[in-house]
Amino acid sequence: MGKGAGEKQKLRMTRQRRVLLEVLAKAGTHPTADEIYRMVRRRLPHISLGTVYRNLELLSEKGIIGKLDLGGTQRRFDQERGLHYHVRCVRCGRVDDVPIKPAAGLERAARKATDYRITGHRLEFVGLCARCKTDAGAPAEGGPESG
Amino acid sequence: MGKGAGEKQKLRMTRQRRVLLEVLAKAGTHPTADEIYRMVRRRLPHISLGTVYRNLELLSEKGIIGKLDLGGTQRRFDQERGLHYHVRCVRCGRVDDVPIKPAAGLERAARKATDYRITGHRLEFVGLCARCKTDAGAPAEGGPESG
DNA sequence: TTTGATGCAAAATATTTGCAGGATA
DNA sequence: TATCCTGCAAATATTTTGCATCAAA
Repeated sequence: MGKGAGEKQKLRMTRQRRVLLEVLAKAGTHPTADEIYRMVRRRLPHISLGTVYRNLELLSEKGIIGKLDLGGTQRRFDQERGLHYHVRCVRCGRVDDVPIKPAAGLERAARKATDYRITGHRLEFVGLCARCKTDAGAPAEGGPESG
Repeated sequence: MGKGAGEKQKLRMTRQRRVLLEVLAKAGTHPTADEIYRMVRRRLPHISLGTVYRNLELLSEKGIIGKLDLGGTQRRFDQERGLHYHVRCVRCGRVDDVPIKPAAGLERAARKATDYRITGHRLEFVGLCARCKTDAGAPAEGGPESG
């Protein structure tokens, strides 16, 4: 365990890593590790969940992909596109981007209000997605990824 | 399972529920379910983790306590005090409040930018806490709760 | 070759649940 | 007394790891 971050280590572009990145790029969404595993497996039937987790973690540490630690029980990942905000449907769990520009003033305000050395922030909106706000009342079953 | 939120159900003020609320109020922090379990157990040695989880979930659904789904693997809880922001130390996992006033404009902007029916938002700052920004370089072991 | 990466399966974490007995209103 | 709750333990859900083998550079 342990070890500080920022270790000097070479990354090899293995087949599983390449496919994982392609899948994430093509998805354009914010899939969970398990969803990514299933998508990658269509092309690499023998890849293991462990490999997916290992790569997701490693690639996000390197800043090559983004990791979302938002509400919900599972971690989600996306292509790295710099700071941007998300919105999560409280009913079906779906997560989308919110195309508004990051508010720089927030961090400035937070710096004055705490003893922390603020290095960033993450903002998540919650609400009902287009489909759920219409369906409201129906079952709700089914996950955020339908296809 | 299932069922929509807002069920009609009476809550009884059991001893474990009372102690749990007192502990959370006195803590003044944002403990994880396990930390709460250990604190409550000092007064109710026989309480079970299951009961703690059940109550934490139930009380947060009722809006009596707040649930934080921020970065990290564990859920955290706090006394309900309305919308407020948090900051999390990336090094030790500690979580504190950020006393700045909520930005109403954020939700307004998000509404225009998505199809969602926005109902709220949560903002988390990340950085190094007072202790860690000084220690930077040392081990880092140990959890956010050292008491 | 060298050394990081993978597959597999077991382990570790975190959270949820079924049930029979217990406590609150 | 009528229900809601609780403790316990087994079940789930997620994520992490040890290791022998494989493959990128």
